[in-house]
Amino acid sequence: MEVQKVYKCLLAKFGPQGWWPIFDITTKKCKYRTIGFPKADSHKFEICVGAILTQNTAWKNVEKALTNLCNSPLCKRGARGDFQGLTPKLILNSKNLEQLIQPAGYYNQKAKKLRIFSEWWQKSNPTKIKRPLNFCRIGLREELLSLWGIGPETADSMLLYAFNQPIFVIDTYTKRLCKELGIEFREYDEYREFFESQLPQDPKLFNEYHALIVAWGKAQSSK
DNA sequence: TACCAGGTCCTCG
DNA sequence: CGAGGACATGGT
Repeated sequence: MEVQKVYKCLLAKFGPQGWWPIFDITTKKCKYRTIGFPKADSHKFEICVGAILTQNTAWKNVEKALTNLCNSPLCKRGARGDFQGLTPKLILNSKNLEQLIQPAGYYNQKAKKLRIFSEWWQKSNPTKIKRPLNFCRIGLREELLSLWGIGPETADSMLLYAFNQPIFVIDTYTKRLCKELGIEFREYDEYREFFESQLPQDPKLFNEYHALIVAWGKAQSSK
């Protein structure tokens, strides 16, 4: 089946997914159906944190970790102690980071990954520094991949969901779906390039498509 | 009780 | 390179 047709089938079956889920301070929950590309820097950073926390981990557990982080006193600032969202500073200043993210599993490794990523964010200011137009696609990906703890799926999730780049994210569900369709490759990038070559280079489309594949994967595994 | 979850890194041959 | 293991919690 054509890649576009698969998308239409999934969309018809599961409906729009509205990724990436963002923590909402009023309900204290991670809410889906974010409208479009995230504008706030703290949302972009939070998406990246979530991408690291969800490595080989159910999103439900990641939500608990994010809730702990967002409810941390360090997340509040100003005279009224307003919620400011996640920042690299919060990660780097938390004395009990391991404890806060404990529900997401692998908490020692992930705390280290978050610290390294936060240091990088502070130093390179990915949301602020003006870069050549093409830099985001290629240079930023390479830069992310060079960080310890960030592999291809995590980097691509960040590029697509936080930085709005037309990069197709491949995960275990995607490979499983491909197998069902009789398509198999060796390398991660072969899967990615396969999808990217079959679709218009539209971040919104890639966003929904990957989210739909995850919806499909979850539905499969609960059968 | 086992197995899996929106992976990545390290080691060893 | 490429297979195999470590990392860790919570849900079914």
